[in-house]
Amino acid sequence: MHTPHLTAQDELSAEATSALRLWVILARAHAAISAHATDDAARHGLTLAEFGILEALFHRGPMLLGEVQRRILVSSGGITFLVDRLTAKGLVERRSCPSDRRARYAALTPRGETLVTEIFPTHAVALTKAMSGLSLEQQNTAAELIRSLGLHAAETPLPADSLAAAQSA
Amino acid sequence: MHTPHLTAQDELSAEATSALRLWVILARAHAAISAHATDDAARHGLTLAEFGILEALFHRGPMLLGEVQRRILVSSGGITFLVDRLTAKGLVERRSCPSDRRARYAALTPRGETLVTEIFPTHAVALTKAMSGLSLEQQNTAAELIRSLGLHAAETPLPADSLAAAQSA
DNA sequence: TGCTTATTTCTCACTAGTGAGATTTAAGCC
DNA sequence: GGCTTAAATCTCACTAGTGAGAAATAAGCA
Repeated sequence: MHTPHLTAQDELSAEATSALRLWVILARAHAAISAHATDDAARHGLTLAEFGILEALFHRGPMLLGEVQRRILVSSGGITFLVDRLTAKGLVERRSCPSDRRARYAALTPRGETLVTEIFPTHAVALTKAMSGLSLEQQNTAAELIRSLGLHAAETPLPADSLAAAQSA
Repeated sequence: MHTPHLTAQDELSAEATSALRLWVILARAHAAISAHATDDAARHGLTLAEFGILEALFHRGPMLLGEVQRRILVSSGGITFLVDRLTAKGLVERRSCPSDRRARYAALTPRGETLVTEIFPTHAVALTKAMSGLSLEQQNTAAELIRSLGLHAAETPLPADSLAAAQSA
């Protein structure tokens, strides 16, 4: 009553098989590493997104909201919301931009700066442990490959977008 | 009034620098690839999680909810919710397990099976394109490295958990 | 048998965001 | 100057989940 399922992979090209396999592996690895980073951020009452903002502001100084948004990969509504929340926590403040009155900077408050200096080393250790499945050399090889992969995917337009673009042309 | 920010990386070990760098690259690549997969699933009215369930059931046949949960990496509440939603869409059904009355199977309905056969090839193409920044050989190297990375991270206990475990001991 | 602990799913209150569109300002062009 | 288009942020209704704990069953053991 139940025919054995074709794996469907049987009929796929080698390219597709490899791509699907890599996608699963990438997603799992990301989830596993992300769990470590999330866990470490949570112990200081922060989301990963919040932590990313603090870290970015710490390393680069005040940034426009849009810059932060692109850097930590959230939506436009998301960055407003997150900066609001960090402001409520007293870690970040908004500053107006003299040369463009639409734009606003996000900047660490002294308290925010103190917090980052306190928790950043721990965070680095947590990630170092999480990544220690690979040697430094392997990490370097992996980083280069994954970077190429990501850059290409980021540059490749999404089908839905190119569809919309084609219709508006 | 504004001292140049130490990058803080300056004071970190080579291991930490490498780990942080790899984390950023991994997160970005995952986001970029994920956008392609999400976009493709969305064109059929499905979330990535829903798509993952359908795909798993298609390739492996009926599975216990818990198995599916571990496979697509959602919470226990999440799998119940997702299977509910797929059931409401008429794509999946629950079946009771004769040998364990707590457990339930999720299984594709005929309509679900039809849908997967229709959309799976497109999905494979979308991912193949998204991954085409690397040659097949590079994909293979990357897959092995990322798999080691992920397995190690998944096996390494989260500090919060090991803290809890130490307290209960 | 009765007790204890594990496992499996489900419930439900909650949260971290998303995304479409509104608002304000900027910039280029006639 | 006035017009059009684009960029930067914000608003708000909404969604896809999470996670702690409940309920039901299973499994091992004294």
